[in-house]
Parts: sequence; structure tokens; C-alpha cells
Amino acid sequence: MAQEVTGPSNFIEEAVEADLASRRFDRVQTRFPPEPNGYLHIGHAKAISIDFGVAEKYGGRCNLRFDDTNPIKEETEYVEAIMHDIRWLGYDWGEGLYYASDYFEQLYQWAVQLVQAGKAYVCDLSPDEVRAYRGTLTEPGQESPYRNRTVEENLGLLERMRAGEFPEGACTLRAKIDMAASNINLRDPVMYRILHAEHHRTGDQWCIYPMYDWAHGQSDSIERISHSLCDIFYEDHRPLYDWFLEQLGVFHPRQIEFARLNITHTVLSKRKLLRLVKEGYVAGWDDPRMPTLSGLRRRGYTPAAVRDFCERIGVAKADSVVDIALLEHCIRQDLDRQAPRVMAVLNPLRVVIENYPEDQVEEFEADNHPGDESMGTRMLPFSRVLYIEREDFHEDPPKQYFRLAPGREVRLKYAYIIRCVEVVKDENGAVVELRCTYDPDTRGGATPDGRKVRGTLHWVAADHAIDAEVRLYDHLFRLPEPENVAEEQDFTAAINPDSLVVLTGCKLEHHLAGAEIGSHYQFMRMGYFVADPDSTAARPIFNRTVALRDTWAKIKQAMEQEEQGD
RNA sequence: UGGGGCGUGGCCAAGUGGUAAGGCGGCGGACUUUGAAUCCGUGAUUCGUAGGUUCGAAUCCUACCGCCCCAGCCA
Repeated sequence: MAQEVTGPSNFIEEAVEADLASRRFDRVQTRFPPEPNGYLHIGHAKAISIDFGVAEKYGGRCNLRFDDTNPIKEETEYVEAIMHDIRWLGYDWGEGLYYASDYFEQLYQWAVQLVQAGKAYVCDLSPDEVRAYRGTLTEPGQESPYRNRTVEENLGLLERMRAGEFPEGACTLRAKIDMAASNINLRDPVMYRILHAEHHRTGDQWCIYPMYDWAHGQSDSIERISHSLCDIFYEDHRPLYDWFLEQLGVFHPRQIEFARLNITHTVLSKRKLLRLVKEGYVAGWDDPRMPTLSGLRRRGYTPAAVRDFCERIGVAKADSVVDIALLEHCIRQDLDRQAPRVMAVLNPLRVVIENYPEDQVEEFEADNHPGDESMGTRMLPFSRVLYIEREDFHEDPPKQYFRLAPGREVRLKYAYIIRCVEVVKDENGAVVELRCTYDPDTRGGATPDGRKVRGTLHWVAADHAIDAEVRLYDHLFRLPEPENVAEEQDFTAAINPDSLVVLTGCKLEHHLAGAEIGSHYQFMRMGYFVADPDSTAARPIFNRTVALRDTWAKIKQAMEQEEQGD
């Protein structure tokens, strides 16, 4: 239980330490307050990492509280999914599971208290009228004609609101603050609205529901939250947060805001993610291209990688857009450590070793992880007919290409060095097969004569390989900032048409048969892949989590650009 | 144009008056039976701009510029 004695690593921790030192709070209690109206995404992971992280660092606790004050949008299904995702990330709220709806009665009693103190009133203005009375950014609002009702009248009206005597929209309970406040949130904000809707937890017990501002701070107070950490869009709400707590004279948490996460080549707003799903741009909330935690999980991201990412991006208040390359770096680093290496040929090209005996099968020992002996080895069958990657052969090889080409030599990893002696084509001139010879002296891929063989290819023996479907995923958006699209267009215009490429007839080494769903592998030289839940025993399916860094692709690109430049 | 917030290398981000950390990316190199991994090297005379205070300023003061957020009975 020893605490790490590291200093504050950001402005929030600085504030927390100051509050502890000044005895403003004697312990740290935070909370993560999602609204159960959608799935968690990596932006939430940042918030979770901060909320739970700060609590953990200072020996405190972090609650999970569902902010379920709008029955129209919220569902139990989301509650379950959110809890699952938080657990998946590896965080534990212990006994601290709460719902804002647990506090409805207390909130109501407090509302009565404010009415009695002359600080709140029932307003009969229609939604349109409320908007008109609110004023604008530069002009003050006007006071509601109902603002000066007597305490008795307000009490009676509030009671009748609760009793269900009024239709939706007929009236609201408003805080009496200041219609001329420069902060619009202080212009008599609505505390309760009437909603004759079934709530996922309280059923039809209530027909008036508290607004966020009226519920949040008080919920924090009830839970004795010391630091209420939220995103920067709530900064304008803090004066109101403080006002309610002060009027009530209850425990007063401190709200601190931090900047939201943005990532290149992706969108992170619930509204936009919902559109992607609803309009069929992706297959669902857990589509591997989605930045949702369920999507990332299905894509093959690990909790460790997501957490590492959240730590590396830092915590600040400035608007920022994190390069998605950082996320990719995090998952590569984690998977490089733990993913077993296997051989998988995605776009197979048939190779016949002419001087290799027809019926012979040899087995070669392959490392499961070249950097970690403890992961052991496995045996790979080798025979006369093999498959290699189509892109590992070039009939007319470009400069600096050191893979297979007519007359050239290349090493088959763990097996032999082979030379291409003939290219077989179909009637259209497409390469359908390579005829090669192997050098028996290079068993295991060795070069006893000391000759240099730059290219080492992955391969699979034709008769021993299994077939699989492989789904190649790429950024969902081709633009770093999907909103940066021509006028008249929206972010969907930036969708990458090649964000999913489905490959069938891929040839994998037989050890991959029956791979457990969710298990991670490095397909050597190709990238990291994970077994998709759609897999069946007869038809395994793998998703590419992320490609390997590809120096050759960069060289190729540079050469192409140079050609264009000339 | 009211209020709030923010401006440090391509992208994040430390720095809290003593002379610009770190990560990602890029580039160059070493090594290599994954063009992977690993390792090494590499960039801010300058911190939005202009003044000022000071022996000394990214850090303090003033003015200006730019970007983001707020006018739901959503959260």
C-alpha cells in the first residue's frame, strides 16, 4: 500500500496536493459520472484515467456514478456496457457504485429548501419564452413574470409538479439568481422540468427530473467528493455548481476542469459516433474502426495500451489534437512484448521448389517470440509447394528492393534459401506461380558460406496451411481532422473508403486453427492481429490491430515522390 | 462585439524569475534469419506579438493578435 512519492504530474494533482496541505480536504474522493446514453470511447478513457488515477495516487477512492437524470435517453443496456468497459480498462470502483437517481428524493427536499429561502420559483414560461427572456450573449435577459411568486404559491406548485398535475413543458422550477449575469448559466437556470417518462431505475415514480446543474454538484456533495474533475466545457458551469452548494450550506467539493481529448483521423463526439452507426458507415458501436472502447477492444487494443496512451497524452487545459500515431505506438509496444509470432500469408502466391522431393515434409523449429525465450518454440512443416506473400515478389524489382525477383535469392524464415528460376503466368500475363530451387546447405535459413541474403520472407506450406478471412483496418478518416472538409460538406465526407479491406483465402500456419477469440498474434512482417468474435472453427477471422512500422513503404513512397517531383 | 478558457519545435507536454525536460513523429546511422524490435545520433539563441519591470523573464506588468467554449425544459 506504499504510496509512490512522486510529485504532482499535472495542474490537477497540484491543486489536489495544495488542498490536502491546506486541509481544505482531508482525503481524496473522485468520481467518474457517465450518462448511460451511449458507449464509452477513448475520450472517456482519458477521464477515467484521470478520475481513478488521481484517487489512486493520493490513497483515495473513485466512485462510479451514473448521471441518469434524463429518462428519455438513458437505458440499462448502457449501464451494463459502461461497467464492462471500465472493468476491462482495469479500474475498480469497489463499493462506490451510485446513480444520480438514488438522490432524487434528497434533491427534491433541497429544492423545497431553496424555494422556502426564496431562491427558487416555479415558472410557467414556455420553452420559447424562456429562450426569449434569457437575452443574448451581449444583452441581459429579462425577469420572468413568475419570478416573484410567493413562497407558499411556489411550494404548492412544486408539489403539484411532482404530483403529476401538469403536462410536460407546462412549467419548470428555476433558481432565482440574476437575469443580467454575464454568465448565461446564472440567468435563472432550470432546476426541474416535467417529463412523463419511464426512468430505467425509478420507473414512473417521478415525473419531474433534475437538470444536470441541479443534480451534479449535489450528488458530488452527498458522496463527499473532494475533487470533481470534468471537462473544460463545464468551466462556465462552475459558478452555478458553487452557487447551489453555497445556498444549501452542504459539503462543497471542488470542481476542476481539463481539456477534452481529440485524436487525428477520428471523431470523438457522441453525436458523430452515433451518426456513424445509425447511417451505416460502420457496422456498430463495436466496429473495430470505432474509437469506442468496445471498438478498440475488438480491434485488438489492450487495456494496458489504452492506459499507457492516457498517461502519455498528459493533462492540460489547452485544446489539442493528439496524433493517432501515439496510440498506435502504445499498442505496438504492448503487443510487441506479449504477442506470439506466427506466419500468415495474406495474399498468397504459390511457390514450387523444383528440386525439393515430391512427398517430403520437414519440420523447422520456430521461435514463438525471438525476444522472449520463455515463450518457447513450435514446429513448422515445410514441403515442395508453399505460399509466400504476393508483394514479396517483383518481376521487375525497384531499386532497393531486396525481396524475391527472377534469378534472385531470398531466405524463407527458419527454412531454406531459395532462388527464383521461373515465373509462371496465366493467359492475361498475371503471375500465378513461381518455380524456385532451394539450397540444401542453408537448412534453417543459415548461410554457412557467409553469403549475404538481405531478404527474409514469411511463408507457409500449402498442404498444411489453414484458410482464414483477414480484415485489414485503417483510419476511419483519411483527413487528420475530419472536420476540415470543404464547405457544404461534413465530416462524413472525410471517411476513408479503404478503412476496411476484407481478405479471404489467406493462408495461415496450422497452429492458428482454433485460436481463442480475442487472442493476439504478430503475423510476422505484417502486423498485429486479433481473433475476431465472428470466427468459427471452420472459418477463423482475424482483425489487423495495427500494421508493423514499415520502412520499405516509406522508401517506396519517397522514391515515388521523387519521380513525380522530377 | 458580454462572459469564460487557452496560446512552448510537426503533434502532445514539462517549466511556477536564474538562463528551454520528456514522449510521439520525422530524418540519419548501427544491428538484424521480422525492411519489425533494439541501440545511437539529430531539431526551439527561443516560448502568439509588441513594449515594460529586473543584473537576469517562457515565467511578473501593460497592450495587442489568434484559437476554443457558452444563449437545451441535453449532459
